[in-house]
Amino acid sequence: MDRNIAAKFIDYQVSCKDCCMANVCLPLGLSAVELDQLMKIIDRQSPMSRGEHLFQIGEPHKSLYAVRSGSIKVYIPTEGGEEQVHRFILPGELLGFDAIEGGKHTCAAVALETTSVCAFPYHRLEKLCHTFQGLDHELHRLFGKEIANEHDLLQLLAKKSAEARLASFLLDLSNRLKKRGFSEREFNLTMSRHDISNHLGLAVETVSRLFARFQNEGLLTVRRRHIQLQNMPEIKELFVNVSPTTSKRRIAPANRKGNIGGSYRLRKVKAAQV
Amino acid sequence: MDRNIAAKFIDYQVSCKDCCMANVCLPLGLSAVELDQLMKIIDRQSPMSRGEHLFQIGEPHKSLYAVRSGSIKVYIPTEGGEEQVHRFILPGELLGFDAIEGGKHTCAAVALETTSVCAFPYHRLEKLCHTFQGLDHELHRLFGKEIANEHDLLQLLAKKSAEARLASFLLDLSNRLKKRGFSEREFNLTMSRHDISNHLGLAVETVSRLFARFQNEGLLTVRRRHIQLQNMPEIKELFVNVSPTTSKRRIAPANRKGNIGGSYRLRKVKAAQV
DNA sequence: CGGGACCTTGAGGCTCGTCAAAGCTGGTGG
DNA sequence: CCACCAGCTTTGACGAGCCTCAAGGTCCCG
Repeated sequence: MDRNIAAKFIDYQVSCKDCCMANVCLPLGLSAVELDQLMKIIDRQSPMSRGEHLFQIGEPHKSLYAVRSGSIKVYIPTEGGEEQVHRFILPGELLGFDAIEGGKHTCAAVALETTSVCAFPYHRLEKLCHTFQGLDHELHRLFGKEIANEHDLLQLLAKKSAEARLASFLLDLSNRLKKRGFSEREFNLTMSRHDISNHLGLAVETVSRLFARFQNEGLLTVRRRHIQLQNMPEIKELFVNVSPTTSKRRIAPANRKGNIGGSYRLRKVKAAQV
Repeated sequence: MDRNIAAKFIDYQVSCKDCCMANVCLPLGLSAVELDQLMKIIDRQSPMSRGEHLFQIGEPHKSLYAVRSGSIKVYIPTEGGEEQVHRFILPGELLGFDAIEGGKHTCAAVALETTSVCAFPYHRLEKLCHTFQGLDHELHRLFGKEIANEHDLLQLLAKKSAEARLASFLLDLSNRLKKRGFSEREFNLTMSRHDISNHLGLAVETVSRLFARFQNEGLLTVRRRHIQLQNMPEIKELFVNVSPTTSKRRIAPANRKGNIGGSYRLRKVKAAQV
């Protein structure tokens, strides 16, 4: 696997066109000429190892980054040495938007495993924007997506039960991996339970127990960090149905089809409510 | 009061300089000339009445808005007809940043009371930015503040107990009102308990109970929507100390001074934990 | 093989949401 | 002016959901 990454890395030195992420990383609808230009400003950095920081909070903002391989945790350190895990960045995704406006990073980013990124120096990107309308527009679109992301997380934390949070987390990962050409049903988590629980505003133990429960219910198989989603429709229902606060209307009665494995304490109670 | 607002409104037709919010609304450090230019592009809209929308989600983005008087609720409607209350805008504050990137509003904004706003048509603002470097910079700063705001809210929802959330909410309001020249200790809430609880990710009843408890403890006086903060240092401690998830370290033992009114169930338990 | 980081599991109980009912307040109409 | 109603707010009882504490597994690495 490591060797594989190394091999790819050499490719990237040559051209974005050969990058397996090319079609998802910056799906700009740019012309060949424009892509060439963009390629030229890219600063390919040497791979980071686990625990290494891409940037720290407060650092001046120099680049947007695209993850080629590996994964990154974006978080905000808080007063007491704690942290708030903000999001996880997968291959083919971008980060660094957090500082565009203020000129300084408002988050920190750390590699969760051996990770390589492309850097787009921001001042050069800006110049390119003046030349290519398309690029400008695309960046704005991406920025908007960042904000939408934050809003979803807010929604999740304000309104959703623990099980809905975890379900949502898994589905989101699955979706994003699928878009990048990985399997949507089977993947490895690169982040610890601690990171997950922090991200979702839960206790580690709760996350652990939920994984166990989901597995008992036949929704997925989990062994340490290896996940296989077995019943995605059912997982989706978990996400949609449950909103403890602002309850009221709990979606139509609609017979939950299948309810495999069933017969788990909390689950039974919940079924009764529907 | 209404008459008062009407009187002010006429003033605004004339000049920003006479606006009591002038020094807080856009503290740009602009020259007199620049301010004049800015003034010229302002579109003063007729006052909105309670429940009227400034913009709806999905609408094209036309302006940034500054609230002159009254207050506004910014929220995101969700599938089931629910909503997620995002923030409240007070006099002298701006809104409309949510759509700059995407061109469409990602939130809705509704007046909580009779409210008047100034609109800065965005296309004209952009032109001005090209002329005045300062304005450009200032907008970026404001944008950065918006994001920081979101992050704080995330932190609050992910990590803080109900009492810390309400304390934080009140302190934040108090701070902002102070900046705008209002009393920091005594004010009226223009939003319903429902809005507050939604914003904080709590049940209405919990908010109600917390108000009652805070009052019993001598932290504040509350009667319907009228608030007087009596013991701000103590309220600040509530905000800082308590973080249920990711608990650990619960700040030093330090004898909580005074604990007026004391002897309330939850409070006693908490004291025992310290 | 020992130590440490990470993960799981169990027991117990606090917080906060849910449900139900009653109190207030402002508006409307008689 | 009062009666009445609708919407907001408060209060109480109850227990579900999740956190805390504690201990034991599992994996990795030197």
